[in-house]
Amino acid sequence: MKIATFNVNSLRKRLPIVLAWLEAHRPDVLCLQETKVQDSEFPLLAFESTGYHVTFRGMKSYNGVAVLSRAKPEQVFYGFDEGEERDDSRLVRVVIAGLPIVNTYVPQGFEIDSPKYQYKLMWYARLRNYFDRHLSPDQPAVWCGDMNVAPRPIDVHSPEKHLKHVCYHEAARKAYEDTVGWGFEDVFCKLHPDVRQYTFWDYRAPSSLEANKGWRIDHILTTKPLAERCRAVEVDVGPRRAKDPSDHTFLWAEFSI
Amino acid sequence: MKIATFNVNSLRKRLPIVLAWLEAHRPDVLCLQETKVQDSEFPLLAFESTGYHVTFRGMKSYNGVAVLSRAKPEQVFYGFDEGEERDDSRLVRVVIAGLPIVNTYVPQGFEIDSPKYQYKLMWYARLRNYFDRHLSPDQPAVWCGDMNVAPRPIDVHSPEKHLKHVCYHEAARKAYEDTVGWGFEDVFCKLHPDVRQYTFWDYRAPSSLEANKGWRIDHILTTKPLAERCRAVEVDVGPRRAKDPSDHTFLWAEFSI
DNA sequence: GCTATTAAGG
DNA sequence: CCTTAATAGC
Repeated sequence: MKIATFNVNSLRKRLPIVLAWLEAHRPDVLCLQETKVQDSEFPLLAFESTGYHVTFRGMKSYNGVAVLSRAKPEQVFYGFDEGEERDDSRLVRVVIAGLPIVNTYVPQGFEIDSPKYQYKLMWYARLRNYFDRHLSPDQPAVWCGDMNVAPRPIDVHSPEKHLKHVCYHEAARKAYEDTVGWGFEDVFCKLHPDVRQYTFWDYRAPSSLEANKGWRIDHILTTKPLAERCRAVEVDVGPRRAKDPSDHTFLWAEFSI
Repeated sequence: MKIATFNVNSLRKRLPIVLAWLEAHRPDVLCLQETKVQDSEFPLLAFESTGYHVTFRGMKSYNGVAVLSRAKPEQVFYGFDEGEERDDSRLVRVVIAGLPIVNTYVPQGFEIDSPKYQYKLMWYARLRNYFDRHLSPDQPAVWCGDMNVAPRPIDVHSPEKHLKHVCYHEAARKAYEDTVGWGFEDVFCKLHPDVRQYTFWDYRAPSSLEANKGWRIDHILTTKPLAERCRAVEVDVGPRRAKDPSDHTFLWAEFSI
């Protein structure tokens, strides 16, 4: 079973890249973030001939998540099921062939002294609680998406320069690790503990890609019983070098189930 | 001698089309309108390898004229030389090999009951006065550009529908003809008196091009001594059918001088 | 429709 | 740098 994640930074703009990757890799599940399209304008027809089922929830301009799957999800849940802001265009949980898959676009946080950063930290706490109520660490489960956190120094270029960056700041890493600690394992770290491999290169830094000044902020995590069955995890940098790329690229993992 | 005119509707967006046309046709002079680029951002380097001299005056967002010429202009004058609004991004006069060439982007006029329409009518009156002071009907001279006037019924699809359109309204045609009457002759009309051939097809009408619902509003005119030497005038529709086209296309005229 | 601009988000 | 949206001009 092959599961992939990709922050598209506008699905409509990235359709050619997504469709090509889907055909070339035929993952069982592809989780997308930042689709930036409201449901009424979701490009459903584009996926008709692919044979993939499409699960999506978006809003105008920002956020938006989608799950493409070869099998039809048995269950679909959008957003948190408690609290004020349900953020259903940042969180979707599907159950496919009995396997729960949570796809998240975690708030970026803007700046560490902003309310948005507090919201991000709280978001991780809510997510741990959400896992608690809907998943079990003893049962196979997947959590993937754009986490907006580079967990280790090796996961960001010049970590010492980014100590106050919302994606590397101590509190963000702690919030992330605390949610991971509920019972998830990062399968990239498991298979490539010492590899420096980014999934995101900022558009703004002119030569961020050429100089490989990136971040590993997109992750695939699973509960232990599934992590044991992980056979491969790779980042495909190709789509980041394509014409009209997203600022992120694809991460995928293969499991023997 | 070959002279051409083209409303580019953003020179930066139309660079590939302009460069390809320039290489394919090698006109002595190409007049451009609606460059929509301020001088500080004019894409000078793009023309470096073409061997053409570039004369330009623009502003942010709107208007803008340019003249590409194989020979260096001996003289260059921007805008009217009198009045409040000099409109130097709508009018440029160059003298090339002794031949005066006036390139105009005449105000479109918005609606016939708007002040902009009055401005357009006045603009034609000012232009006749400008010709009076700078040119002679007895001497070779060229006036070309986007005139925003379809002079005859044959120059617009369904003329009866456009009697109140600012580009066909009686007063606009009269203002245009009065300025032409100073001493210019439309060389397209001279060589193809009965030919229906448009130079502009609106982006908005979905099938304006396929259904040939266009306007002949781009013109090349000369004084009599030069009109007698006109050997060919053609509209090149190709660039209107190209990828990412302007809503106008190229008009060119060849003279035996 | 297709330009362009501004402003916001990342 | 690249996306979105809104607005204006033609």
